[in-house]
Amino acid sequence: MDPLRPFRSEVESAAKEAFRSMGADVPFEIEVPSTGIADLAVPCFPLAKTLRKAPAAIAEEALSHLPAMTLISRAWAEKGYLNFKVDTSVLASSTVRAVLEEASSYGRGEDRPEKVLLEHTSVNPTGPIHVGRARNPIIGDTLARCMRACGYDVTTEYLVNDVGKQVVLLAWGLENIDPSEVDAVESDKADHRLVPFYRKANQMMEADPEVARQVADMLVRFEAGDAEVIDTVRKTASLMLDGIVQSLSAINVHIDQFTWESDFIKDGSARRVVDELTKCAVCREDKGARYLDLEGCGIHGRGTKFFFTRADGTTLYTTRDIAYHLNKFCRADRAINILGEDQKLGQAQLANALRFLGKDRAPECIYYSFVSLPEGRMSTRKGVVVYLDDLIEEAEERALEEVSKRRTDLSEEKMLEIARNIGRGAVRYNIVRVQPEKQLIFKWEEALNFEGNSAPFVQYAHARACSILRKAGDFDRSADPSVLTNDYEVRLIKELARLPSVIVEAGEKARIHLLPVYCQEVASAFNQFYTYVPVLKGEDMKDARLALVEATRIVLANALITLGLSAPEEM
RNA sequence: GCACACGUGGCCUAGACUGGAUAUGGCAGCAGCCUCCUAAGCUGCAGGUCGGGGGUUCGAAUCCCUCCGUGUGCGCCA
Repeated sequence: MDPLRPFRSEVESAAKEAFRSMGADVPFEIEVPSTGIADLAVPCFPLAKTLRKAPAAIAEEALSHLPAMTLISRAWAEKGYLNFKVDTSVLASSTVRAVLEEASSYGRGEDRPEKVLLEHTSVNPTGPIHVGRARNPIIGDTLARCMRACGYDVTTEYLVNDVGKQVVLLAWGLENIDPSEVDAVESDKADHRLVPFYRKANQMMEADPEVARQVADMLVRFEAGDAEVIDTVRKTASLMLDGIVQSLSAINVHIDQFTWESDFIKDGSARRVVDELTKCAVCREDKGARYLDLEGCGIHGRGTKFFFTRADGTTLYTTRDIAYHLNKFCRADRAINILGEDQKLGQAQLANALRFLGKDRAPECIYYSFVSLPEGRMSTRKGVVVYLDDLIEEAEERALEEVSKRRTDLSEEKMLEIARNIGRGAVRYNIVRVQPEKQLIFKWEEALNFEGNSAPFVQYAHARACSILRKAGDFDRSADPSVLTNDYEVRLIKELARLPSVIVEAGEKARIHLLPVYCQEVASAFNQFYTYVPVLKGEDMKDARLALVEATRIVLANALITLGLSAPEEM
């Protein structure tokens, strides 16, 4: 349940009654003032026109018409606002009790019937995943977690691109390049070991027309359905994919299902898309290649010619993506895609094509801007790149340094475990804390920030709460929380009460960056409480404060888990 | 060139969808706080033309127009 809801409802009905008795039965807003001056406020400015009075006068008059309220301790008029303070004792009781009672499900919404298919990551299996692309799985996995917390039935899916020139080229390289011709890589992960082959193959293709011819030949055989070639390419993609999946699992990203792009060629569904699109009134042909004329469909430039076949009749990526989406629509009520901003045109073409195919559905897309390095855009081929694996490794090392600096009492194994949780969490947190559409320049010192607005800051607050609870042992959980009325306690309780509404906002509106912001605020409120309010030496307040610490621990743990981070008991 | 997105103290960022009170935090800087529940913490100081200009409005970081900057796209690539 949402502990804030009853307060909001009471303000709503009271204000409604007051305005009605003044002759203004109109809708109004209830806001949470950013200044912190009140807990809830109703701006009276919009009513000025209807009532033909100054907002300040309306607020004053409404105040005198307000009915008696039970959950609000104070109401007053100020600068055109009708302000309300919640009864902190009531809030303390209802919030702490709700959190303790609901425990790990506090913040979760009711189950919803909609089935959601969330496609994310889907990076080409031609190299290890780098931090530029890492935004995708982190956003996708976090959104999946937020939506599940909202009660949706979410399945995550990765479309494996095992069709096309790049993978074919890689497969060619593995077959034709002798390992002694490329630089050795010390990594034991397949995706890293294949990089030199990919780079070399690219160079060879550019330099030698014979190589280019061989690759082109392989591609033709692939598209003609040559089982041997398809098998070779798919095995290569699979090898890369294993490495990518390993990297993802290191940052706690799990993919429920994998779909192979070549399947849409094999099962004929891509061909059916071509046949259907060919029947469209806007279908045109240019030297044998077919396209949809999307003039006037909100697309500009050459993109208005949406080619869906080559001159030789073979399909293109977006054509297969249409087949994939038709398939998705059969399996889920909502299809959500996490995509790089470079996909916008393709998705606009896809949405239009789906419309011409008579579908009134389109995927909901979330676009993220690329992460670049201070020296420019990342490129595996050019070697201007920071791999996710390197970032994870660096973050873990840095975390281990920090742990061993402050803990001498732990076993090596325990320290490594803590360092893993901290380092990996920091990587995820630093990416989700920024809105997807903002451009991001990767800087080591920011990615490895372990204080302030970071995962370790939040995890540390959780560990501190655990530490108090560990030392306290058993306590009376039925202690009356309404005695928690000092500023630090109240501020903390107000934060705890917000979790359900933050989860709804994050999951429902895909605004996942609000969750790290919230975590930071809870942790910050708890750290202040921790500094100034004694718990174990809290005398007759001890049990009530322990209940508050327990409630904080639960809220932090639930929020951390929803972010895909661990909630360490010590660090 | 055309289209889409983004621009908030030295750096990163919230607030923008749904206009409303004193613009949120963090990093870096400076000054403090460990006989007391883990100092990955806490407190204070300093730092702002919300990219520029115009408009709408009682009121604009928020909406509209325009210009500038950055990113992305404009392949019979994926």
